[in-house]
Amino acid sequence: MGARRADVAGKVEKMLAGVRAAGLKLTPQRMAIVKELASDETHPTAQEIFDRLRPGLPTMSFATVYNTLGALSSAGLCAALSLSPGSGRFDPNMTPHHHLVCDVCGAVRDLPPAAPGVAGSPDATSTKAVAQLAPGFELRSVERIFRGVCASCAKGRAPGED
Amino acid sequence: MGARRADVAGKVEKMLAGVRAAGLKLTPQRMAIVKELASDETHPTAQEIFDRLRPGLPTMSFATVYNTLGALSSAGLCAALSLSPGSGRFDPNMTPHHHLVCDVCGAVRDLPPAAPGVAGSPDATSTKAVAQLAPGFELRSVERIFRGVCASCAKGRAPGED
DNA sequence: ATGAGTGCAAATGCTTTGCATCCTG
DNA sequence: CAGGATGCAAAGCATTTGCACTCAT
Repeated sequence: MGARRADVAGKVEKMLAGVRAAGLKLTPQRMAIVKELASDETHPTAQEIFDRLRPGLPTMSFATVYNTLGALSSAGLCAALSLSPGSGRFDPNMTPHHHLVCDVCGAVRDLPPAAPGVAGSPDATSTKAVAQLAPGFELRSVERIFRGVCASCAKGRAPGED
Repeated sequence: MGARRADVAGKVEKMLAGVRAAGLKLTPQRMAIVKELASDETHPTAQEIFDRLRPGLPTMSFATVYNTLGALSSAGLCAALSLSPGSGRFDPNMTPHHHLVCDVCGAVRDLPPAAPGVAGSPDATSTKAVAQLAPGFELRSVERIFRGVCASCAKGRAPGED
C-alpha cells in the first residue's frame, strides 16, 4: 500500500501539471477536485465528489465541481463516461452488435459484427482477462462503442477542428 | 427498398409478438410505440418517439412512452443505451482501458488491456469493419464495456436471479 | 368485470446558467 | 491588475410518480 500511495501522488501531480499546462488557474477548489478525482478509481459522479469535498471546503459550490470536471475533460485530463442504466436511448436491435457514435452530432448507428469474435457476447480473450483481473465477476455481455466523427459531420468541418 | 419494407414489418410483428408473450397488454399507444421503435435504427430517445407519435395520438402522454419503453426493455425486447456525452461519471484514467460495470450495484472499475488488440485504440479488425460498414466515418476510439455481476453482488444473490 | 395501462400534472434529480465578487497568475 | 474562477440561487431538462379513469383481455 506504500507503493500505491506513491502512485496516487504521481497521478495527482500529473493531473495538476496538466491543469497548468492547459492554462487553467489552480484554485484550492480545483486542487481538491483534482486530488479527489486522480486518486479515485471508482469513477465518481460530480455529486460524489462534491459530497466528499464539502466537509473540507464548506463554501465550495456544486457549480464549481461541474465547471472543473468539465474543464478537466475538455483539457483531456479525464474522461466523462456514460454508463448509467436507461440513459435516454433505446435500441430495438437485440442481436449482438456494436454502436457507432458521432462525437459531433451525437448520431448513433448500429455496426453489425463483421468478423468472428467481434460480437456482443464475450470472446475468449475478454473472458480470460476479466477472470484474471476481476476474480468473481460474472461476465454477461461485452459492448463496444466506436466513437469518432460521422461522414456528414466530417464533411462540414475543417479537418483537425474541435 | 421493397425488401427493406418487408424486413421492417417483420421486426414490428416480432416485437409485438414479444409484447404479448410477455403478458403485456396491447394498447394502441403500445402498438404505435412498438411500430416506431422497431422500424427505427437511429436509437431514438423517449422524447423523440413521443414527438413523432403525438400528431397521431394527441392524447398520449409522456409517461406512457417511458412506461412502455421501460416495459419493453424489461421484457428483453429492446435495449436501453447510455451513450450520451457527460452522463454523470468521470474517469481520471486516460490510458487505454475498458470498463467493468456491475448490473446490480452499478459499480464501475477499470480493466487494463490484458492482451494485444484489447486496447482502447482501434485495432485493425475494427478499423476495417467500420471502413466497410460506415464509409466516411472517422474512427477515433473504441470503448468496451463489460457488463455483468460483480463478485460482491454475486455472493449476495441466488444465481439466476434478476 | 377486472386490473393493467393511460393521461395529466406535479415532483424529483441532475446539470447548467447569470451575475456579482474574489483571487490566481 | 485583469480575467478567469467561485458561490449562490434559480432556471432547465429529462425522467418518475400518484391517482382517478379507461380499455384490453
